[in-house]
Amino acid sequence: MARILIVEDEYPINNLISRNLTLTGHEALSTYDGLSAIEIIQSTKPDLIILDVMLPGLSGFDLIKLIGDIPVIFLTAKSGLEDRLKGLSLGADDYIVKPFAMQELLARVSVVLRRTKRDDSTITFDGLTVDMGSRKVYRDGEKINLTPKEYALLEVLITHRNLALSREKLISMVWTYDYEGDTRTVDVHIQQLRQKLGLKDRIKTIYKVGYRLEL
Amino acid sequence: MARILIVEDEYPINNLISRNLTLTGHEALSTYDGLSAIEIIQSTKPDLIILDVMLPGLSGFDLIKLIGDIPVIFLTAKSGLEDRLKGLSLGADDYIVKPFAMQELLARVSVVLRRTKRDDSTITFDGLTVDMGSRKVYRDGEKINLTPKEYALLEVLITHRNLALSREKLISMVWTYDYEGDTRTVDVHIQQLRQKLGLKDRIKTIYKVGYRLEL
DNA sequence: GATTTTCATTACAACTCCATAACATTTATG
DNA sequence: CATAAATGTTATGGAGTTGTAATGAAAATC
Repeated sequence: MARILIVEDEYPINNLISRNLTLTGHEALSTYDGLSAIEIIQSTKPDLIILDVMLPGLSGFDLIKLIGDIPVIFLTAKSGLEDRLKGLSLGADDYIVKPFAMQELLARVSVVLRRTKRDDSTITFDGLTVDMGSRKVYRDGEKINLTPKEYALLEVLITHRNLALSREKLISMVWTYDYEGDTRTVDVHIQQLRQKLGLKDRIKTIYKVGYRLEL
Repeated sequence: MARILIVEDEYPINNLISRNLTLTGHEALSTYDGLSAIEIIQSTKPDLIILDVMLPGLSGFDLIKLIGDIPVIFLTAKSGLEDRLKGLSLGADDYIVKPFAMQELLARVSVVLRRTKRDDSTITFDGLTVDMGSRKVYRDGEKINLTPKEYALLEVLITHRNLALSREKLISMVWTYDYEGDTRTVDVHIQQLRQKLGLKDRIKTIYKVGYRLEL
């Protein structure tokens, strides 16, 4: 779908992002410092760059000045207004503060990419309609109220339909990446979705692994 | 709806305007200096040009003399009366001083476009009438006074009805682009609208996200 | 420059959510 | 078939989010 470069020196975060971008159909490239990023950008011409501000060697703020008109999403622990404004004034298309939910990052990636292509949608199956724009879910025309976690989980399941998703993977996509709770929490939310949406049969349990939405 | 060219050398502002014009259904073209603007104008014949005065190379004041009868909205940090008069005497249709609220720009764009086409509208629901042209709101024929922020927020909600809008998105569309305050401020204005307009049920709260006007 | 209006912020009340616990049921495997 | 492990299901208290009214500062208007 799109070639996306991740410039982030924390390996686990970089890998997590990479894996999720790949899962959503993108081509993910990873690098861990500013200098090597320049080479990769020139040789691969990515469609989008996800850029950490605090980097060894060359900072994200320095790096963005050297980039042409490739869209940039900043990623940083700095939530201060000055940094935010600086990032945006340097031409960033978006600015995400850590810790973030993977789902949010994916959504913002879609938003930025949609400026070039189109992406977003409404999906219907079994008389169930999920409208990603309004964040509304209907069953036979009747609105179903979902909590934020339930909705986010549903969106992930739909995006990765027919794929077996481990509890760990689901947590990494729906929860904030520093979530440290029990994986059993996923189970409870899955039950909630099955019950509220009547998806008892569509959401399969994969014993000792996780869940899969079958469409 | 209309093809609009933005000539503004500050990338974030250019992008912000472009994004908002696109969101309101227009086709936005961007360029960042006066010389390339000439080429684009000749090849694409835009319906409207949003033109920064302070540009590298060729100033906005110079550029407008070379444009045929395409409407122009000047955009500038110069708030002095002389500049204002100069811009308008050169044939500009409007003149906006930075920093401006995106909503104001969008409204002025609509006004200018209406001189050529018929564009924006009056909307009625629940006995409530919102006239985007005169920026007035009536309930059963009786005028309701809204403050500028309240009206701007209402217009954004109406323009993006049935869409989930995060507090951040609402701020970027209603407030001046350098707004630094709390997102909770949005909440207070939403309450104001719900109360003044009797929209308690129509403006839904989306927990942990923002609001949505349902029509 | 005085008065009115607007609006961001604060403080607290009301409400929502959800992680966890506890117990029930199902599944895998010897 | 017995047992242990995994998953289903329901209930709950506290953390976090939103509703609301009041306040004072800034801006607009006269």
